[in-house]
Amino acid sequence: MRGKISYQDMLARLEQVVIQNNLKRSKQREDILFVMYETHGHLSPEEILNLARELSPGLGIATVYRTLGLLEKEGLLDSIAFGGDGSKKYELNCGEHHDHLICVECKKIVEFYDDNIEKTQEEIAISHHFLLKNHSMKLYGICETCQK
Amino acid sequence: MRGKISYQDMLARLEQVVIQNNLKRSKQREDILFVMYETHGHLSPEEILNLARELSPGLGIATVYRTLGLLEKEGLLDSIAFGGDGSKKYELNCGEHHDHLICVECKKIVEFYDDNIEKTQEEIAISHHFLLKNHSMKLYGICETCQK
DNA sequence: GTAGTTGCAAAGGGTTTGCAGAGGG
DNA sequence: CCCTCTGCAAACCCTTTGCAACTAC
Repeated sequence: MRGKISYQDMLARLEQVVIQNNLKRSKQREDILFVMYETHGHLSPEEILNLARELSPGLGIATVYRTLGLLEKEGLLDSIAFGGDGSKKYELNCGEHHDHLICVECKKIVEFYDDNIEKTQEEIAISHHFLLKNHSMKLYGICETCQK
Repeated sequence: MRGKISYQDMLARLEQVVIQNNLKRSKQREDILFVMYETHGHLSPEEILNLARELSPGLGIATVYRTLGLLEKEGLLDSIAFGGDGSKKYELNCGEHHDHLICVECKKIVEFYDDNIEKTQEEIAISHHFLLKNHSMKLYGICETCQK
């Protein structure tokens, strides 16, 4: 989900990552980040490759995977694993947590946030003596359009 | 999770599947189901292979995948997909839904059920005009043992 | 210049499929 | 007997890795 954050802010976050890790700011990294910013997320590595190739012709899939791994580790992106096939999709992390509703017919993904669920999760973790790090919640169903 | 259901009941469900689909009741299928019943679930296909080979020496991994696919489709088993690697684990479906807490250190899986979360999920689906079919919720954290 | 970065191609891990022989009903 | 099931091996898909050329700084 792209929130209020601007592309300039995302570039600044990339700059931070680059500086803090002694990395370099390559066109490929910027272009992949741009694709993630421009589209409203939920893209597979291959979709990202195809979109980013419009900006960086000749871009390789290995670079996409390496960049997605870096940006996820550094918190600029989030990945969502899907049920069956084990493949992942990526979306921009703009600082606001949310969960996903997924249409099993058309594969559309809708984001939502629910305070009640967030609180309850924390309580469940505590009652099982777990130190909660992360969570993922996916609701699978049929969207309004596909019900017709 | 193995609930109140008996192995005899599971065998009867297998019998149903076999009859309704014009299949045959092989030793391999029974042995795989037995492994899923005996262990308290959350096994990878390879773990299932190793355990089932004690009963059916020479069992092949392809048969394990085929059987797991069949038993999941017919509702005797559930699969849980894990975050990163895209691999799946299987557990017995004894009719009671539950969600999972996963320790990111030792990979232990703890099951829980929360009525509040179940209800809230239904409300969220309705408010987005989704017809809810299924859901998956995973809480990742560090378990009591690994916190020490 | 000297790292870090890239694209390619090969390797990897998990899963699926084609096939000939074995085995239920 | 017929049709399904099995084990093997090859094929597959997605992802990762090794490497020489390349690029940012």
